[in-house]
Amino acid sequence: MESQPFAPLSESTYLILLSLAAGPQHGYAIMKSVADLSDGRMQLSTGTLYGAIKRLVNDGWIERFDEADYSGGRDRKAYRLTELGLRALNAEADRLRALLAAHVQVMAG
Amino acid sequence: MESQPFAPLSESTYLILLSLAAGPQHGYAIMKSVADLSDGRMQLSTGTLYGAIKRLVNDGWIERFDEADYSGGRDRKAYRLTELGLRALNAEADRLRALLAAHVQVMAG
DNA sequence: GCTAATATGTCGCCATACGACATGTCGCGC
DNA sequence: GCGCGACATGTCGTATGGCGACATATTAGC
Repeated sequence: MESQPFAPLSESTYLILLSLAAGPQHGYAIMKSVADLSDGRMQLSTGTLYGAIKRLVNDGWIERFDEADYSGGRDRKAYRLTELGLRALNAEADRLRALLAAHVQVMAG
Repeated sequence: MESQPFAPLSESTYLILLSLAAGPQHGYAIMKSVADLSDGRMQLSTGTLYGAIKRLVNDGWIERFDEADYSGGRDRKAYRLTELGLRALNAEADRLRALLAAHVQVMAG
């Protein structure tokens, strides 16, 4: 458990968390959402997706969230962002801003 | 243009390239420069640094650049950014901007 | 009935990050 | 002239993670 600052996130992890920040979703929906959020640049393979989900659940950044009003027979497992996951996501956005600021600074100087 | 010429860079790679964008430097100087650029958040280990340098030279993103006016007996190998490396760095900055824009968009909506 | 899209999951390969280790030089205080 | 910390470069083994390939099942539409 890192009470310390969050480690740099990979693009996949970042986009998955961002996806879920918009609301609970199940795996397949996350895949499409990530492609959408990245303008098609990032196409998650199922290996990456479900591997990441397992890891994120384990780290307590996301959690199972099965909607009460869902009664379809189709196999679907929804997930939502936890408080910890939201903090990680926002910390990551701050890190990206710092990285960009450094870029601007170097290019200007 | 190519759909995706440059893969997402790791923070280490990005900071090393950014370091060299400010001017040619040798390995040890890059280490300190990276720590400086990231406000001390990123402390490269030598394993990461020299592994990355080897890879980046191999990919043609950076190249050896030994200053003519350097005559010290101390072992120093300087590197500088190539055109390709500069393009990769700028592409990465654009990617970061897109990632941040997506964050703002999701958080606003 | 067939096919594509939906949906979840595993397996193995490979690239990368990184701590630990190895080696040597240079400047400075004592 | 000796020790020591900073300078400087490099290798090695391990762990993590991304990803293509494979496996399986359901549902919608033609």
